[in-house]
Amino acid sequence: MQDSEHIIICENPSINDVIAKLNEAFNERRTTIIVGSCRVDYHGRASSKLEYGERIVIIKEDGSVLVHRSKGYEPVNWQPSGCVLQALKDNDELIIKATKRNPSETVTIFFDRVYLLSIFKLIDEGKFSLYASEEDMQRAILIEPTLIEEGFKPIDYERKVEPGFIDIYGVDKNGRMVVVEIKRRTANKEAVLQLAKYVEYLRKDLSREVRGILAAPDISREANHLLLSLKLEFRRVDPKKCFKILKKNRVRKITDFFK
Amino acid sequence: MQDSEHIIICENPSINDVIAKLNEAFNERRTTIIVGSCRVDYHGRASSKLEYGERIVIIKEDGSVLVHRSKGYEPVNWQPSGCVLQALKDNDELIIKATKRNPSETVTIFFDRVYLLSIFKLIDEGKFSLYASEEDMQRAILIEPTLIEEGFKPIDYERKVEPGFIDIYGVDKNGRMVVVEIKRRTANKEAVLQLAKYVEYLRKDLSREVRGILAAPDISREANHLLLSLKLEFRRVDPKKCFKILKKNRVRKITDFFK
DNA sequence: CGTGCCAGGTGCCGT
DNA sequence: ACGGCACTTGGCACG
Repeated sequence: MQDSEHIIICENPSINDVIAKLNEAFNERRTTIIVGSCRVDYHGRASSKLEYGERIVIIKEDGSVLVHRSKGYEPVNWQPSGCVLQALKDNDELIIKATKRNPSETVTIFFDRVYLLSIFKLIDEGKFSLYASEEDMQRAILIEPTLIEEGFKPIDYERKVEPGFIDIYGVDKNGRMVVVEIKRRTANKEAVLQLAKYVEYLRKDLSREVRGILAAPDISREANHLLLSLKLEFRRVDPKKCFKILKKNRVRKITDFFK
Repeated sequence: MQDSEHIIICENPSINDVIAKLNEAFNERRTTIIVGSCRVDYHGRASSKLEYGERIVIIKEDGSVLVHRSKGYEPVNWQPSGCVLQALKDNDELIIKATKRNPSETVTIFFDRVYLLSIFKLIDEGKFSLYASEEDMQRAILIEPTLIEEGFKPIDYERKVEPGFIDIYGVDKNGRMVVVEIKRRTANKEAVLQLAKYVEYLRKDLSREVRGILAAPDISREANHLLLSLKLEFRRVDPKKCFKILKKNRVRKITDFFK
């Protein structure tokens, strides 16, 4: 949206003007915001009727439609992505029809007044990540050690050794020592080196084979290269899954309490 | 919003300008739309991070906050109604903090660029009515019990028993107890188990035979299998048909009035 | 595709 | 506050 030509902002536009601009926006898959007085009909899985009032309507570039009132998290009416959009005029009203198949559903918005029309080409490549805290991930792995691998048995966590604290250590199904380093976000080289430090120390200290496993939602290319060269291992651990395990565990405890 | 003084629309406003106007809007409980480039942090039940990108932020008069990307029905980040809002400046960025207690949650939005700021006093008294909901189906069955079967006589609805609320219960033409569980869409296993729970409880409690009928537009194969094995019954009931019955009933009442 | 299951679910209504 | 439950639930993973 660097170019200002990609922004259209009209205060109190005429209905005809809105219709022309909307149809162009639908064609070019722009994101549109309309603020004005409208009523809304919905027919599909259910039916609904919303009387006139001042609302915010958002039409996104994937064809999703949201009608928001002045309160609350949820839209009062909506249409999921992938619907067919149409703007037309009838009785001096602006009518926006959003139609979808399977299930067949229609949302029709009747504007008798538009205060603001704005159309954008939103550029948004930003990555969204949902994660648990490192402690959450650690607890989840202790509850559900198969998150690391089949047969992994944790022995202790936050164990102090000379170079620092080991997140989790235990043994694998073959009785080999395993050190686990947890990162809640994409692991970088620093994380690999941290793991390497512990593994190195334990190998020397115990004079036995020690496996090092980096547990994180992802690992950077460079870090992975380093990891492989150091003969360490990576295990993808999904933070969302960790959440679920913790949550389930909480529930289980509560139900246990009521038994 | 008749008075145009209730509308503020600023294109490419300065950060200072936005902060001043936002804090006033928060005070006066206005509805605000901000379009610009931002990143978002969330901490609470989970945690999330959203990198920079162009988005639409809506802050409603009840304190709910929505961050919408250019695609999809759902906001990428949000805060439910009743949170504390704060707008401040840091490192030439606009920071909006939305904080809530119980559960303690924070959404922080960092804008490095604002394309549009608009503030409204939305007046919206319009009534919203939804038809063909589960409640409509329930009312329709109470008016027209043959929707379940010939000779069915409802006794009570939304009856609280130990495991929860029974949608409708009554007796069949042979005087046997009947429990009805209503679903407005294809019934799944959960619905069957819900019904089973009530039937089980009543059988024990009353020490008499109890029939369980699942009333829904459809039932999944697996759910049907479970239903049969539990010796429960399914009755196809169309939500739309229920709505028509209600409508007819309203009409009948009106015509009765004119007799 | 359907079907099941989860969600930072949300919202509503009850004790 | 907590519980039970519907929702145009939406979304995703999986058979």
